[in-house]
Amino acid sequence: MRIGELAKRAQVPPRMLRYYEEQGLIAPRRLDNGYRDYDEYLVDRVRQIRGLLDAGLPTRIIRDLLPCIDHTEDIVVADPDSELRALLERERDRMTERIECLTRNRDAISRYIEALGRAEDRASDPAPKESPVTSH
DNA sequence: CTTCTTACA
DNA sequence: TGTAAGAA
Repeated sequence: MRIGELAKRAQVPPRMLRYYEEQGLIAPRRLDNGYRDYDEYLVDRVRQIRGLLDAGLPTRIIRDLLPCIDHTEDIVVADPDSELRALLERERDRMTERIECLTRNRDAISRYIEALGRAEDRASDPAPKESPVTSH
């Protein structure tokens, strides 16, 4: 797909997709006309990159993190940085908190939707004071 | 009309 | 990151 479609699907401006490429976060192929050609799986990858960026992580760290996104278990770390480790641990914990919050909110919404459903059922059928077949 | 590159705020 | 200009 071309940049426009990916931008719409991944909720990221084309400008940023080109930037990610410049930062070595994604490597789209080129069409004959020079247009960037993105693979389907990049839709999710871009969303994840966005999430990492929104979390405040710099592109260079994200670049090192990408292999983990693809579940590559054997990652080679050049320079074990304890500061980086602390940063990532804090980030991970913040994410966990947000996920828990989102989970609670989602469940609350689910319960409300169910309540809406019941209210709708009650309103749709014309208040059966006494159902014809049941009365005797 | 869509995308590309380059440049600037 | 957003926007602009000129080319394809």
